Amino acid sequence: MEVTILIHETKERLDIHNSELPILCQSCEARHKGICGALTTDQLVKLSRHTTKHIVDSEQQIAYEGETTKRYSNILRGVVKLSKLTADGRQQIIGLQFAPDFVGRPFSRENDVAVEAATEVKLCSFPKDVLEKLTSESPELEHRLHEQSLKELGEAREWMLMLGRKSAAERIANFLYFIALHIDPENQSDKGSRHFEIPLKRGDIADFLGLTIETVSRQITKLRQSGVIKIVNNRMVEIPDLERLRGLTETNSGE
Amino acid sequence: MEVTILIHETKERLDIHNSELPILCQSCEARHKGICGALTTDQLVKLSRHTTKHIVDSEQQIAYEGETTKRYSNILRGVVKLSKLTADGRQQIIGLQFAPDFVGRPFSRENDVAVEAATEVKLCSFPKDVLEKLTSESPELEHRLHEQSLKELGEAREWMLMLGRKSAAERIANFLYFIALHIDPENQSDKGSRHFEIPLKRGDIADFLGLTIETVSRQITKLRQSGVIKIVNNRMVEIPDLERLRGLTETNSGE
DNA sequence: CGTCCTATTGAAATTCTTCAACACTCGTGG
DNA sequence: CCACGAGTGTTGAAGAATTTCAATAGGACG
Repeated sequence: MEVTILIHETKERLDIHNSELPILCQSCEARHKGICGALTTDQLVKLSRHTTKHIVDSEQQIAYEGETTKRYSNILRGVVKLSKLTADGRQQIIGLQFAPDFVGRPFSRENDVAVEAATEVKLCSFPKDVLEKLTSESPELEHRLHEQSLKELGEAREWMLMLGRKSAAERIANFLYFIALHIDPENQSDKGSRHFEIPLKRGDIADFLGLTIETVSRQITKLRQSGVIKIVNNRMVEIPDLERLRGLTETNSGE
Repeated sequence: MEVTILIHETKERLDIHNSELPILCQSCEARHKGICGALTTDQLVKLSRHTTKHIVDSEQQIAYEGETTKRYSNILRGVVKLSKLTADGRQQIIGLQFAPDFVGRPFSRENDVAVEAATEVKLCSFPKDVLEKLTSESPELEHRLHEQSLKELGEAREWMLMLGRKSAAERIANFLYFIALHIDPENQSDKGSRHFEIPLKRGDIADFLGLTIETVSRQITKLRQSGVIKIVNNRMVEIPDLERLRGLTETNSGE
């Protein structure tokens, strides 16, 4: 099975005057909240020499499970899904990542998960050995990577609780609540109402929640009918009362 | 709900001659395979001043979810289970740890999971701030902690695949296979046959696999009837053919 | 011997999946 | 402009897997 990866390389490589902040980093979110914030200007200059920015179309595979790790990336825009497969092809999405997350397993010889663009994604990527060299020079960089790993670990465990112990209805509420918190935090009105585009299609939601497409669809319909969410056009959702949604995330003892 | 923690403190604190390897570290597995291997003798001496060894009885709680983090530990012996709860009391075990694993989430203000002894456990524990001070001095220590976090992340994701996409039968096979690999690696005969004690009771297995006690029991019975495992006394299991068990871990396309 | 705890087994109930049909949207081409 | 088809999502009914409820069994211990 051959898959062609379409990468639109944007030619943003530039002449860099040493000891000045690289232009391509100046307005970058990863420079502040991402791992690049751990780097000095000099280190950033060094890194940016090996950096390329890509735009990856939605649904394009970025890395394969089991493949030798060659590059790491920062997400500049869009949503990335991480997934694993069973031998007979069942899929489980085991994580979602948003800007300015770091993508990849540091120090790992091969990818333990598949990486795919859930939406159109803009990446800033660099070779494995460049990152590892920088890491060995900068404890602060390793610390940031470690914090990112710990964040992913915390989320993975949250989802284990969801997958192991929550009903289909709770999972859907949990998922929508999670997305609401991670996407477009600017799109919120005062009272906690939010509207946003779900970055996954129904099949992906199913693969994330350990359900089938049909169950996902039915549960979303129920949420719509009960007024917890409003559906604009399959992807676009409005959540009038985020707290109400959160309440459906798990059945409280008194309900 | 008050829970009394019974800790048998073994009085192994000792006079330490500076710059010699602390006696209590000399035969310690964590010194080699665990995080302490990252430390110099001097650092080890410093750490061991704040170190206490405990023996924790099976089923005793070691830390609570949401509690302020005060101490970290290395496991010297036994099996520890990590778990999370929903608001209405459903439990999910989200990880198992074995000697010489490090227990706790570094840099975290409060515990994101509950920690409980699955078997009788021997711990070597030390205050949070001591570890963090050492970490800031030793990039190699942070690296080891990072590797431990990455290992846990990899396992968590493996289990997400299991919880989200595998049948009850596959989960049980998966669980037994996992335990077989992690417990008593010396108890194996030549051809891959192993026997060992399952460190969890049926209820814990259920909470780990996202099933009920009854389903766990039924699936174990099926494995026994089909000759994949032999049950000695509920806890004690023999696996004549480990590869056969692994084959049941997921249904291959051609079965 | 009785009690507590854990595990097993059976039968009914429930949740979710599977299979199947249909609906909606969007682009292409007649 | 409309028909067609592909891709995506919804809905219904039947089926399967797992849970729930209930009863029983076995072992450890006083």
